[in-house]
Amino acid sequence: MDDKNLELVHLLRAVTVEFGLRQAEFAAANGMHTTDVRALICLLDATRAAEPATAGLLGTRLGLNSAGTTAVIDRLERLGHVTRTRDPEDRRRVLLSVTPEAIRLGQDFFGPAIAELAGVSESLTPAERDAVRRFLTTARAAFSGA
Amino acid sequence: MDDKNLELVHLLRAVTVEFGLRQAEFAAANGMHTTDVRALICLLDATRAAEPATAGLLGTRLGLNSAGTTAVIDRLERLGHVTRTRDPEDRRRVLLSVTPEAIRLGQDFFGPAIAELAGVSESLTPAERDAVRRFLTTARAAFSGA
DNA sequence: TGCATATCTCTCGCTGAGCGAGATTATTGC
DNA sequence: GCAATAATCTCGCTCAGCGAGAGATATGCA
Repeated sequence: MDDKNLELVHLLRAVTVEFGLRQAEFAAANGMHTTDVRALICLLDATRAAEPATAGLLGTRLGLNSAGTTAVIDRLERLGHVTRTRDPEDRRRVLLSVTPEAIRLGQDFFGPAIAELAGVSESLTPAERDAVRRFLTTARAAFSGA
Repeated sequence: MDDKNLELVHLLRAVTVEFGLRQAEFAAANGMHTTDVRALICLLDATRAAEPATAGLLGTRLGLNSAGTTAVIDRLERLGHVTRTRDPEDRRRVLLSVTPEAIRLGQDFFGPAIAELAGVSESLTPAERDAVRRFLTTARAAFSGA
């Protein structure tokens, strides 16, 4: 094997690099830091997965300690991108939600790229789509946890 | 379309998130910062592409200004992960090269994940592999430049 | 019930990554 | 040669994120 099979690996890594740069660009364009953008993505993911979007979860996902987590949330709240609510079920916890404005901001910026990708996805046969899914799922697993 | 075609997009984003975390983990495990790891990756990419790995190029790729770039290189040099050489062709420039030790470090850490991915790649039919390539190439293009 | 312990978030002070400005050294064109 | 340009480095500063620990709520056990 080797170069033949490493091609896709390198391609994937190139994608992550580009995506990271674009994320940084989006951050800068909106007076944020990359961590803040990653935080918003995290919160949206949690919401989509119907997980409670708490401060603690956010910190864990971002690899920040509690002080840093508080700072991120402070910044996002100050910019009006998230709101804090005390969890009525467990009043130690703080629930976070992304504001509609922040969501629109993200859509405006990443919308075109996402549409393009959705387009390619649509053009794939079910078998091809499954191959992509297999590749990406393996990648996610290979890079997660241990 | 929608959810059907956004599935792969979300999956791709999840991969980039995991990869980012893993990168941070690698960095922490070796007394580095994520920027330093990104710098090493950049330098290896440049070498593979037979581009001159100069300090300036590195800074541009990482989105750092000259001061920050110097700092990154200082850190990496102090750790013995890169070496500086004055370009004999243009003595204003500094050529950077990643040391074998740093390369081994990376292989030890990312090798298993890469092997796993190469394995999936190998298991794909040429048509499937082409589909993955198409998807990733589009992604890279969609997230690059403007 | 009432106290000890665990859990979640926040505050404070500090370190250091990355920025802006400008100095330094090397190259190139006139 | 001498100005203009290019590549890198130095200095001082700001602020993201860390460690330590405080405050508030929840839970287990006597």
